[in-house]
Amino acid sequence: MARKYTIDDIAQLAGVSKATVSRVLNNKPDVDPSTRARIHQIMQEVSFVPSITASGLAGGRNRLVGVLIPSFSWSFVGEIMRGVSEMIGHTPYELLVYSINDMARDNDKGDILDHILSTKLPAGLLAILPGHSAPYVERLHTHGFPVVMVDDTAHHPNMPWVNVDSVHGSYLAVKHLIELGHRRIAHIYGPQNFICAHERYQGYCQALEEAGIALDPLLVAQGNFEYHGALDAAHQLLSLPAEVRPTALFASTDLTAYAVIDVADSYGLRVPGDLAVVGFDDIESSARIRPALTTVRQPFAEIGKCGVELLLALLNTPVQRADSSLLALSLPVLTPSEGMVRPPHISLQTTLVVRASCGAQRQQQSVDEIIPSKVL
Amino acid sequence: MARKYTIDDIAQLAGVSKATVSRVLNNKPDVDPSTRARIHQIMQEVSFVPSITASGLAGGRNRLVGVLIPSFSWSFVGEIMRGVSEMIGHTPYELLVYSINDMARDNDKGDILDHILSTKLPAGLLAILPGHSAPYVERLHTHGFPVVMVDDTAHHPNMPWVNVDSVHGSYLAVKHLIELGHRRIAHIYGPQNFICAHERYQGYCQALEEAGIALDPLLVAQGNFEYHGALDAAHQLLSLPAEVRPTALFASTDLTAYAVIDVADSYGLRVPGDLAVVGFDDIESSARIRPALTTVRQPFAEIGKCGVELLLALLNTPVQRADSSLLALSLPVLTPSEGMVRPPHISLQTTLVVRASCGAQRQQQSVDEIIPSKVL
DNA sequence: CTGTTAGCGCTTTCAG
DNA sequence: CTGAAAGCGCTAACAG
Repeated sequence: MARKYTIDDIAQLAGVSKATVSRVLNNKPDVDPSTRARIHQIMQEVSFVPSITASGLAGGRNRLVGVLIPSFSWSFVGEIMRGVSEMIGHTPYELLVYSINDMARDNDKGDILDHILSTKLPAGLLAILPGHSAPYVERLHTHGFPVVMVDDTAHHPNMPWVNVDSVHGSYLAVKHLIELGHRRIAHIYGPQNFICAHERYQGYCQALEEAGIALDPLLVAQGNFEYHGALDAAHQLLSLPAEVRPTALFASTDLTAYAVIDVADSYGLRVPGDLAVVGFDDIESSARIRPALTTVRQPFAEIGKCGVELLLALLNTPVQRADSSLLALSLPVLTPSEGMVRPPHISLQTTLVVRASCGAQRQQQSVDEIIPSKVL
Repeated sequence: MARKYTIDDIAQLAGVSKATVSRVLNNKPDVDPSTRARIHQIMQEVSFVPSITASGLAGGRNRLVGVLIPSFSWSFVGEIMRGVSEMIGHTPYELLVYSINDMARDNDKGDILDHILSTKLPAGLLAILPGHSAPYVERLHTHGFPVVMVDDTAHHPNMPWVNVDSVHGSYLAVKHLIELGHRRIAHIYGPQNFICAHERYQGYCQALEEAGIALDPLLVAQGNFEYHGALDAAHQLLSLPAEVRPTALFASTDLTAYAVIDVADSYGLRVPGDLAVVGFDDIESSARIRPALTTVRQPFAEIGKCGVELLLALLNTPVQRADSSLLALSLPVLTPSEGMVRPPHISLQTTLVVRASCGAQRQQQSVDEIIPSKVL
């Protein structure tokens, strides 16, 4: 409250030059320990808060990190953001949010990225986008702007990213169904422009192949990760003659699984009795619906945290310039340094959460035991 | 891309002083129209992007708006943010997000607000918080920092806010149940620290009173707006002897209603047959659950948009200083001005969305007609 | 290790 | 209506 102190005030109070104050502020090594302590003290006493704006102007880099997100409406975005904001809370950075308009034409993505690049307001960017937008994001990286792709990444070797191992998660889910005795296992695909849609399909194929089950094209249908986009696919699969109808289904998202369960119900098929269903994501409501959904849990908050960690590591390190990228191709993008602990590519593990919808649990489910679920 | 142009570059290209360029940039009136046009032209051609940082430093006010949110995990926050970010997209402002740590002790709110006040990074703040946090927020306002309370407001006459008319929405919901013939209508209350919990209760009481139905304390139980926090309350209400057991229930949120439906199921009570249920919020899944939930829809995105509008109006207007607040008490907080269209207090209407859970619809519901729902 | 000197890019008086 | 000059609060070379 009181008044707003500036670096000059602190310098005066401490009897040093403002350059020195600036040095302790930025943890430069070349400061006498006792001086440093005294300055820290004084800053504490008057509860000095440096101006982000001024340091940004002078230093050419603001203590802001940007996060580019698709629609706030997608619940997983909120989960990732929870991790992001919690992590940011432990740093001196503030959080700037850029969101792609819900009805954005495709090249709005380019526009907003251009905007970010031209304002250079944030020091770096976390981009949560469908994988096929990677080229846009890569432009930033090429221009030397620190950026980390998050969630649905193209595994681009040249750009830092954080994702989950969707292939393995899906593999585990389908393998679980196979172990439950199913042979006719269907899959509802996600939209083609998401890398992870392919990855989930790939995990599905892999599990089938390992079990020596031939892939049946009749059992694969196209969804779009959302509830309504899966209804047609579900109808298509469940209307098959009983002899060829799937006895189990691996959905590319939980929402897709919800649609399957509802459609199954409309066909008089019981889940899991007549159809075992497994989803992917483990969004909040999946533990609550009936039957509770067996699904592959993504560590959304952790994804966000890792993204921030990675980005901040990048910011403490001289950013890889476009000019020297040829060299970087074969080397790690980052040289090891104090701030740099993790490698520039992080792939997180998923876990299979077994609940009622896959039929693995025999016992009756009661309201009070909705939450406990076995985590493999 | 190319290089980054500065005001000086533009000034040089246009053959004027940078002061003039700055004037057109900020839409000051005192500029020769032709000069203004020429400068606009040039800025266009080189796609000049002024530095937010520099103008912030020089002008003392950054073109950033802050939004303070409780947990990203609450889905309604995402909806509000959707409106906020869409609105912000139409302005030259950027969006800064402050989020209260999930496991925040209560006075962290004070801390983060202090932080915002002392950094003065954003030009103004939209505060989405439980109503009982109003005093913290009011401190900002008292210090002359533009702030708008959003969603759960204390109706503080002295501070700008945006909310929905929860009382009336609840009244409509309960009235609808009464019109359906119910007399024993229960209510599950929200947490005491939310103003809107009281408002919803108030609307409930009002509808009962109007119908000449005596309020029965046995039929009111305490929840906390969340699913798990409502299970006990639901048990309490539904375990009543059949003669006194409620035939209908107005839940303070949709999540609360979900819990009621599940508990009813565990008692062998059919919804809506044995128990009509109405929620409040209309979150995304409420149209999808079975039975589809009759509920009071809050215009979340619109709340966000109005909040931004109001805040921006405040920013174009000399902010009410603490010193002159005595005068302001009896007058509108804002003097009318170009940027100021809406009054500083906005209360939005809710709508009752009638679906299956209240028993008003007789027809069988099929998967394909999950979405269509009657909006009163 | 520390002080001095220039600015970062823009806004803002204050004179014209 | 317009230009000149003086910073906003901080960082970043340089010299010492």
